[in-house]
Amino acid sequence: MSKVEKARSEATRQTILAVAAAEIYENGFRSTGLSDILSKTGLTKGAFYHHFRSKAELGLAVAQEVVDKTIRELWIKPLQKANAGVESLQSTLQYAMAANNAKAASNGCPLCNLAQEMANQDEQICAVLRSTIDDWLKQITQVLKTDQKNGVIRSNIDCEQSAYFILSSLQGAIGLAKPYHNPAPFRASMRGLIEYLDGLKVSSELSTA
Amino acid sequence: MSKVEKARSEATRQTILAVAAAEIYENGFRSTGLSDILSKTGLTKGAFYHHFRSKAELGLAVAQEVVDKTIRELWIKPLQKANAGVESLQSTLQYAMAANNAKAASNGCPLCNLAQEMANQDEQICAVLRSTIDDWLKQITQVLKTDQKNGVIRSNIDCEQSAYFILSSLQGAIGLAKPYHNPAPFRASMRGLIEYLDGLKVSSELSTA
DNA sequence: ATTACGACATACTGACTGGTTTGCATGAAG
DNA sequence: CTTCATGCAAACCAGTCAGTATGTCGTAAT
Repeated sequence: MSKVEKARSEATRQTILAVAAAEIYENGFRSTGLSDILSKTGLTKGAFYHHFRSKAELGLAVAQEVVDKTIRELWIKPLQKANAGVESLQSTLQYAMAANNAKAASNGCPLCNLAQEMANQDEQICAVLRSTIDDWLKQITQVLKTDQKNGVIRSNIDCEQSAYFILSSLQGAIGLAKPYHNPAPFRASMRGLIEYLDGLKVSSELSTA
Repeated sequence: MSKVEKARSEATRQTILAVAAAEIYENGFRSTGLSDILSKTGLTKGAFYHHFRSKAELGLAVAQEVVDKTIRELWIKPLQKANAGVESLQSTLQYAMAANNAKAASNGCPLCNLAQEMANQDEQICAVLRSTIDDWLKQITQVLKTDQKNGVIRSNIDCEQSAYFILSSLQGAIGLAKPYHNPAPFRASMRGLIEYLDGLKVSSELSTA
């Protein structure tokens, strides 16, 4: 197989993956038919089953090659800078809050969507999502601990527990807003989360009155 | 139609509703076939379509006659006592956290599940869920405001925003834990939430150091 | 006793699903 | 020039789905 062939083949695979991810993101895995994906790609069943052995395998591929990667790129990496602290976390949240993405308001978080739908249906996908979440949690914990060492946030904070709480709040903010089809509830929750992070800081002890 | 007949008829309707709600709770609306429901009830299609005009109508009925009612009974009503304050909220959360319901760990919150799955699929169900959430939010806001008037929580708290944040955190705690199939992550988040509520109190200003 | 209707059961249909099989074009290898 | 595998298309298949048409049985009113 020549390089050109390999590249073309991989390109169609990526096309399927991208379209599938988008469709699953909008309508869920179960509600997304192969026909939907194929008609949007202009490809056929033959192409699909050449690259994937089943629909389940497609779901797994979307989880690890799209969802996981996206989360790491957009949410985890920004926290991996050496000097990353609570401020970095807050600015990441601010950015997400400001991004007036009307679609995201109604579609929610790709990670949480998949987790929710597949929790009782596909253990492999669950495993992938768990590892994503675990790393996300670890990174948030790391960020908090760094700031704790630097005396930026209070010493009596349980960083790991806080990380769980922060991530839960973020996911909840997205999820709760879904049936509203608008970003207002999401933003209210996010403001609350950002203020919570302010409350972790040592400086907040002076200004809580 | 006699009273006895009416009661029997209503009973089968309730049977269908209950089984459907359980099945939907576990596997989602889309993944739940009528055949699943009917085989578990021992009824037939004839019975089903006598009581419901479509599967969509069943979903709506489950939303308003099971999910909505359950949430109000378990979560909103406990906050409607005259003297309900942050402490009531915390004890409700404590109770939910302590309830070692292994099923809930993997199945999540019925309200959030439906919201997530139907957000882009059924606007009527969304409307029902929105009203449930709205009332829930109002009640939490009310509780916070009461305590704020009584000087229990700090005066600079935006109660409505806090209510959004609290509910988001709760939903997120449940949702995030789903792929783990165990309640540990849920509990960590919940402890974080309860501590956040502690932080709203005036007394916390003295003990944050 | 007859009629009528409500509450289901049974059997069936058409659409759609994921999945398979086969065929065909293309480009690399010998 | 032939051979052969790869990348995909087209047609097909079996199963499942929501939904329907019709039949039946029991109760209740007349």
